[in-house]
Amino acid sequence: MNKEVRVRFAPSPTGYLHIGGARTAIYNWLFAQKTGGKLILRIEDTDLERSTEESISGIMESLKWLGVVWDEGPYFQSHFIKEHQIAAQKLLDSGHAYKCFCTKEELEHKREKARKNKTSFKYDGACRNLTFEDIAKKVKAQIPYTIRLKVPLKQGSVVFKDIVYGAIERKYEDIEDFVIVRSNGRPLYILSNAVDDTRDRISHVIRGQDGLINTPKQILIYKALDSPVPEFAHMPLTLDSKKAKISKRKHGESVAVHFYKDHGFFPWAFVNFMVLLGWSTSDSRQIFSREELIEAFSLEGINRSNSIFNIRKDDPKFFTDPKAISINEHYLRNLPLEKIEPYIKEELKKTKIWNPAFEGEKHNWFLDTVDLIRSRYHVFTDFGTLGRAYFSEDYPVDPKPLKKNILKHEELKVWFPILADRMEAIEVFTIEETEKVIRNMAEEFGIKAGILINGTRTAVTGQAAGPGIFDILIAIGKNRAADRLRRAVKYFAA
RNA sequence: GUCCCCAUCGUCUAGCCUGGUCCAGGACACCGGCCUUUCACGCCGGCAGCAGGGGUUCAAAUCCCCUUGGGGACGCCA
Repeated sequence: MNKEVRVRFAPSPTGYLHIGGARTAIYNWLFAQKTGGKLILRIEDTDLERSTEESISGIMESLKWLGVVWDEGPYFQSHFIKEHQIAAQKLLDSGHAYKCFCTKEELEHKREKARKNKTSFKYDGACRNLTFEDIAKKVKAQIPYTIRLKVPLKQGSVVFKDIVYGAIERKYEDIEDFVIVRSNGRPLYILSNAVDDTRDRISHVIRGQDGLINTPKQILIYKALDSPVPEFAHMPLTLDSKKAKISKRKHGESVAVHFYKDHGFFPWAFVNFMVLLGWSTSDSRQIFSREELIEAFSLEGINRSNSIFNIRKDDPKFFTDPKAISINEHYLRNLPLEKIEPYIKEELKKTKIWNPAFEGEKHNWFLDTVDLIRSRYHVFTDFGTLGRAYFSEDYPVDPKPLKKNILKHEELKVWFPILADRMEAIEVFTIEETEKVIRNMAEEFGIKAGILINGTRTAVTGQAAGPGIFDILIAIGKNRAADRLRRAVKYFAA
């Protein structure tokens, strides 16, 4: 029982990696990490019409971004079709399978009839008992045939113990003789998958709950092939806020892993969020480091009910599940600066306001500034938008605070240049000194300091809110701040 | 229609296996307060849930049954 743990993630490359697939990959990876086992990446590309090269590289890129590293592969299922066919032949030879000459049309007709009568359709086994002569005759006549597995006719059931769902039982009589090889000779997923898992010596199959219903069929294949049956762990599905299965077609980009990369998520924060969708520890811990998560993870902690991924659209702050955002915020605020620095750098490069000096002579300033503003941001992209004024001279001014904090007070037209002069006159530009200047000026002119403070904030950062004004002034610097104050006068002209 | 699975705050969940410590705990979101001449962080507080009905039991969120609701699967897709 203490055999080597080998798990696999086996996506079909028909699009980008979406959160359902990502979660499956993460659980497999965690289990491998936890047990010292191996994770195998297998691309199930037997559906040649829908599989694309682009999708394969996209999936691998997303996995890498998440930090899900695999130990073997990628293997390609399409390379092993011969092997699957040999397995089918073996099943035929051993009497576990038979050739079925029923045509698609015949079957569709029977299915249609069943639908009309509101009864369930199950293949009736028409070809199961053909005589040798019949079969030989039909084969000779080149009538195409599929290969079906013989499901035991006797009373009884397939029973297995799912690590998550417990004992699962399915009666033989509820399982039809299912097709394992198409009439064009191409094996079906249900066969290929079992054969591949055997070859890859997979010890645990960890997959979505939608695979649960197939499991009894696959166990029948394993047994007929005399192969060891792996352990199974099915995990609940992730549904959308309308409780529908998440799909690329319906939800588009917002369920794609790369969407979160593009929207400024810290990859580990996203992993942390996703792992909590259907799994938890008994102390309901929320935040895990990589090491803590691997230590805490267990398949038994996976729960059995589906969870909802709360996608919100058209909400500027919560453009996705609020919990995902909040976990990202947590990391954004609490991680050591050098951990998040590369992500911010990438973001500033993307928005074309990156300056190599930020990691050179201005490095300390850069880190201090990031530290100053990060507590009010949600994702890395905010540094290139909301934080633009700190890193670039070219920044937008929000019209609302412009009106409220600047234009409303006509006298600022006069006061800004005076304040600019006084700022420049400060020898040692510190929080204490800037504060002194602003407060003294307010007193001298008989105005509320708030007017000067809020006006200055908007003039210097373009925004209504932000850090304390004196912190801002230090971060922006004496000359830049003075320049911006003088330039702000032009808002009154328009 | 048939089969399989599931059911605790709006959402993610703890508790359920091994009934009593649960007038149900945490997190997110939301609301209020403190801090702050802005906003956020932080801190403090609040709102909100055992789907319904039967049973078993001295005692049920926990065990059993039914109903309802939800999901999945019923392909020569993966």
